[in-house]
Amino acid sequence: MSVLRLIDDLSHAAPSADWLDTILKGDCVAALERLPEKSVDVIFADPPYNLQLDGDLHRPDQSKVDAVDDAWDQFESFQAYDAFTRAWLLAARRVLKPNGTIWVIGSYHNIFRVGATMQDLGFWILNDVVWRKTNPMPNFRGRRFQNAHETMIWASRDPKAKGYTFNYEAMKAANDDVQMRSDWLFPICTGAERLKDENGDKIHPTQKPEALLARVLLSSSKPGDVVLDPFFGSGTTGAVAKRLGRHFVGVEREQSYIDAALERIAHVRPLGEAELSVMTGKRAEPRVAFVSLLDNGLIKPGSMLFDAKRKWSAQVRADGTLASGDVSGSIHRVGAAVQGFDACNGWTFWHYERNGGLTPIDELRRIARLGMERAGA
Amino acid sequence: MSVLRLIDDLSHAAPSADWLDTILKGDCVAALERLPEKSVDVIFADPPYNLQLDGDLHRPDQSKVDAVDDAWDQFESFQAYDAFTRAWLLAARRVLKPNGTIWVIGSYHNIFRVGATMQDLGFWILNDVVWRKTNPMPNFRGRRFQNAHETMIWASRDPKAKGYTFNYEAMKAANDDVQMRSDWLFPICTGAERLKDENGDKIHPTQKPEALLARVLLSSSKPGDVVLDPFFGSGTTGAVAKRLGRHFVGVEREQSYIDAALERIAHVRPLGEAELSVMTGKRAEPRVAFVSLLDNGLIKPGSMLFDAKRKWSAQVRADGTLASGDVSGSIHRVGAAVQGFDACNGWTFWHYERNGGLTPIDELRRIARLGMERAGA
DNA sequence: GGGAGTGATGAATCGAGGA
DNA sequence: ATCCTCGATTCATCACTCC
Repeated sequence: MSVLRLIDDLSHAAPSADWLDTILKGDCVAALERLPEKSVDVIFADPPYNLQLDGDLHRPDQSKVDAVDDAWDQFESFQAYDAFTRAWLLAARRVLKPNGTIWVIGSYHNIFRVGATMQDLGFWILNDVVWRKTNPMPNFRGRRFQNAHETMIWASRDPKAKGYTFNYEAMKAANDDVQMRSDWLFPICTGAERLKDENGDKIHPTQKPEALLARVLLSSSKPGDVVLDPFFGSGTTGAVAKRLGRHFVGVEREQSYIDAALERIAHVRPLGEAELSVMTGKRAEPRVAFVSLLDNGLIKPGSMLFDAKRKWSAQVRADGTLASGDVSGSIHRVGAAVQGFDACNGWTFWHYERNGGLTPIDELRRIARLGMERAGA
Repeated sequence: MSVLRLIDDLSHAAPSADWLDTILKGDCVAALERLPEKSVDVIFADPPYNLQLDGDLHRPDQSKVDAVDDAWDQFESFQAYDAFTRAWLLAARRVLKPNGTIWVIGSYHNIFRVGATMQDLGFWILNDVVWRKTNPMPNFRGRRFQNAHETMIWASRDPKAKGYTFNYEAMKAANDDVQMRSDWLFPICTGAERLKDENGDKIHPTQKPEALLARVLLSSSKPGDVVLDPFFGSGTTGAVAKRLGRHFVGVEREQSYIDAALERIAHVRPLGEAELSVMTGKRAEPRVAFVSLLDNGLIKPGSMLFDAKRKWSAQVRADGTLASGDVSGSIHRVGAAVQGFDACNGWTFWHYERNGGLTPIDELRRIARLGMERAGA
């Protein structure tokens, strides 16, 4: 069974293209230009930040940059790094869907330049997320604080893009029912998870832990989404994407990394749908019009509604609107008006009398929804 | 007062100058140009963040969030902000001693631009330090992660400057004899520490906690050093510097902030040497998210949990939620739902199979917490 | 006086969908 | 694109009232 088939089964929209679930070999920018525009949902990028310029970096005119020694060369290298960053971010932005988001991870060596460039290119930062390492490398010389974290920038394609995926309820439920914060605690990648060659040497110098990628993808993508990693390396993004029922696309220059990643991903077993289903919360529930409660006989025209403390009341009219004093309109409008607010959730604000007590009309909505499900609506 | 005399005095103990322990009123750059060059040991800067807010934000209870909308935080564009940043950083660099260091604090709105500009101007980043807030403001609309930290950049004046102050042993001693990490945990400034006017309104919208400044100054300065804050605001830097036996210089434009800071600092009593040597910080009890057990490999997605009598069971999903029948959610919600209760402590209710018997998952939390404490959570 | 309960608030770049 | 309506959404801490 091919990886492609397998993941197609899990996907909702069932995208299909020959570049899905593959690794494109070559230069990052050139490879990205082979992909169709607006075709990926999430990008995770772990760009190189070696300012030692080991051949990764070129000036815009493609001339090579000399090694870093003095302040002038340092300045030169920043310029070269910025040009490199700008080029791959532009290429990545082209293939990102309008409601897609991008994650970029880095350390203090490069993340400030990357973040500024992202803002310059029009990305809209949603969060910076700190990966706190449980087991960071010590600072051996004792001249600085132990560098115990890395920084990820999470951004949407445009400032106005509001439709990006964020699985708020799932993150909250996974975090003991309080909002997931912007500081995450994970161990660095060691032990059996760390890819080694036959000599026991690590295959990739900066292999990221799968748990980190899992939270990234669980928070900001849906099953069946397409996840692009333009610096694929040892393929952590691909392995986690496959396990979580997402499609992946990788770009990588080094054949040795590609070989290791392909073998690694081939051994990944995707999780089943039961394990993958995510918490959705009220936002994903079908909408219920208040008037349908009257249609269903759950509430009668003319009956009175109250707020929880019986400070205000309103009468239900036959057309599904409320009237309170000289105010009338939807349950939300009237609820807002009597309190003097701009907005109000009428479903939770208004209550009806039952057994001498008050019950929120949201309870009636819940009953109506059960009826809708039974009817296969 | 000659510059020569001044630098002589400042180069070792007992500096004296009429601008020491004062606040210079006026524009940041113009005021800094009135100071002699190479005259301060440490700079702590809390520049405007350039928040780009659009419309009001309301809490779920419809109250309005008191946003930072002051004129001093408004900039026309990123370019304008960059020019502002470049100008004050250059002026600050001139007055910094060759072996001096600079701290700049910011959020994702501005810190990437600030960091890139610092590198462009020749500052050499030593660490980025994350201030993790114990009590950050929530994300009210549930559209992002809770923004729970701010970032500080700590940099030397030049790449080659090796003689900067870093009190490695003091930091290590204050951190249970392990190296101080780059992620620090402090509450935001509230309660009695927060400066209020006669109406009870906060005097400054972004007053920083003294504990944060104390760690900054204890780590990177010596008693008698000169600490410059070019955005003095409510004077936290000055208050902490005086308390810790350092000299301060502040620059501030707004007279109301200057008045409040002067009165505040006048009430500060400097600590004696004995007190200075025994200062340590306390930590909060770390919270463990259930999903972190999956992250740490303590429990696997798809595994089954049971109550103590095996009456109910639930399956662990990859996002850290449970599923039992048609119920899903956090360990607490599902525990409550299967029993028909409103609430349930999932940590003690759910058990996992080990050695043929059942063990509460609270045991796994205990193990995870050990790892977190080691990480300084 | 203490404990319970209520209310206020902090550097915020904080909708979605149909007509 | 624009307008309009629906209606979803908060954590830790501190101050204050009430009994």
